[in-house]
Amino acid sequence: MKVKDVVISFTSIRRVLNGDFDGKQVNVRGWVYRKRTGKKVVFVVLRDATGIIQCTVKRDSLSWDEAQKVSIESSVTVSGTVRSDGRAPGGFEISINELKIVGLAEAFPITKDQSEEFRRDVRHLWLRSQKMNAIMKIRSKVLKLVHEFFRKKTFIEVSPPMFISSAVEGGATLFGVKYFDRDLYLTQSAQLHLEVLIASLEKVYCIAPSFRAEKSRTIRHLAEYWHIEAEQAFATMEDLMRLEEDLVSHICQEVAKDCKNELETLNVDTKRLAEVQPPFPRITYDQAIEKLSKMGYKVKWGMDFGFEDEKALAKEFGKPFFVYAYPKESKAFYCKMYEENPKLVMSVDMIVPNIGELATGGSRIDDKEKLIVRLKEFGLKEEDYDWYIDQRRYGTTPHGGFGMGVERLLAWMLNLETVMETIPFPRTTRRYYP
RNA sequence: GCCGCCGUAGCUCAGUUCGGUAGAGCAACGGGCUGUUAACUCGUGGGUCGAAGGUUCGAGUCCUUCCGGCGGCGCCA
Repeated sequence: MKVKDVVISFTSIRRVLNGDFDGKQVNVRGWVYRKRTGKKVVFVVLRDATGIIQCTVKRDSLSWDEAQKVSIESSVTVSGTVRSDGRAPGGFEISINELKIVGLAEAFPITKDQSEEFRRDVRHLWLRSQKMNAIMKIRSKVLKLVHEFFRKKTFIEVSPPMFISSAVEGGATLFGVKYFDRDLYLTQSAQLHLEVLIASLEKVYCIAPSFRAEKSRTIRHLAEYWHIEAEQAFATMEDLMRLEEDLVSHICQEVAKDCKNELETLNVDTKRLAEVQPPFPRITYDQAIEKLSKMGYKVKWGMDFGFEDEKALAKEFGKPFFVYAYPKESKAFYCKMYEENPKLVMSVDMIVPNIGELATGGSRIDDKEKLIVRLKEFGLKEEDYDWYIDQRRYGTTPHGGFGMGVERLLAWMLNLETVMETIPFPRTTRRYYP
C-alpha cells in the first residue's frame, strides 16, 4: 500500500516559550503533563523534551471531545495559535484548533505523593519528570564537556575493554562473568590498559563504565558507574593536579553558562558553579591529619580517611581540594613512592563537599623491579600482570593519571541527595530493575 | 561485612502504646462549578494489613522465621 505522508513540521515548546511564534500557527507534539477541565474550556498542559506549555481547547472547538478523553501522560499532537498571555505559566499558551491523541495513557501511577522507594520502582516512568529531564540534560552536557576538554589538550580518546583477566587492585570486589569456558571479570577501572596505551599515544582518556561488587550501602556508591579516566606519559604530580582542577572548573563554568534552565529546575545556585576555578587548595596527608586532630577527630597515621573525616575537611574548605602524599599502605600497588620518603606515595585525591572523594590519581611506579616487589607485597601474581610489567620493560617513562566518577561529579555539582539520581537506571546491590 | 529502620488501597500515610468488625488524603470513575495554575467541590468503587507459622475465644496490633526495601559505617570513584 502506498501512502503519501503529509509533511508537517513540529516546533519545540522551548522555541514557542521563547516568543518566536507569538500570534502564529504552530504544530507541537508531546505528552500531557496536566489537565484541567471546565464547562467552557479544557486546559491541556503539554510537555516535550524541551519544556512545558499550557494549551486551551474551547467548547466550540472540533477537538472538544478529544480533549475530554485525553489523560495524563497521553501522547498527542496539537496545532493552534500561540498567544502571549500573562495567565499562562511561561507567559505563552497555545489556543488549540486541532488535538490528536497518538497514544492514550492508562492512569499514570506517579501522582503528587511519592516516596524515594516508589520512584525507584517506577524509575522508567519517573525519568519523565522535570527533575530527571534536567539532570539527564546536564549529564549529557558534562560528558560533552569532558570530551571537548581532553581533545583540546590533545588527549586521544581510547576504548578500554570491559572484560578483564586481572584485577586493577587485586580486590575481591570484582564481578565475575562467564566468558566462554573460562571465568573473567568486569573491569573496575581502565587504568592499567590506559597506562599501556600511553607508550603509543602519550595522552589518553576514556569515559567508560566501571563495575564494583562492593556491597556498599551509601549515597555515593553504585555497582555500575561511569568513570572518566586519563593517563599521561611524563606527567608529574603537578601536571595531574592541574589537569584535574582545570577539568572540573571547565565543566562547572560551562554548565553554569549553558544550563541555566535546568539548574533553575533543580534549584541549583548558578553562581556556586560559576565560581569553581583553579587553583584548588592542596594539602598533604600529614597536614590533613594535623587539621583533623585539631578538630578533634582521631585519625591513625597510615589509614586512609573515612567519610566523616573527608566531610569535616571539605566543610572547612567549602569547595574541592586536593590531599596528596599518602602513606604507602593506604594506597594501591602501582602508586609510586617519593624518593625522599619511600613511606609516602604520589597519590592524590580530589575531595568535594557532601560527596567526599571525587577523583583519585597519582604517579605510577615506572621501574620494573619496584613494581614487581609491590605486586608481590600485595599478594598478586606476577604472571597475571606480565603485560602490564612489559610497559616498564620497553621504554618506561614516568607517568600518571586519574579516575573521576561521573555520578559523584554530578551529585556534587547539582547538590543531589545521592548518585542514584544522576544516572537513568542506577544499579546497586538491591536495584537492577528496570 | 557490621549496625539501625521500614513494609496497611494505585500513591502518601494514620491505626501498633493498651489485641475486639480496616480508615483518611491524593489518584481512578460519575456529577457540579471555575481562565484554570499539582484548581475547587459532592458522590462512588477500591484491601490476602509483605509471607508463613505460633500465642489467643479473637491478631494489622504480641512472638518466631523468612522475603523485599531504605539508611549509616567500612570498602571505593
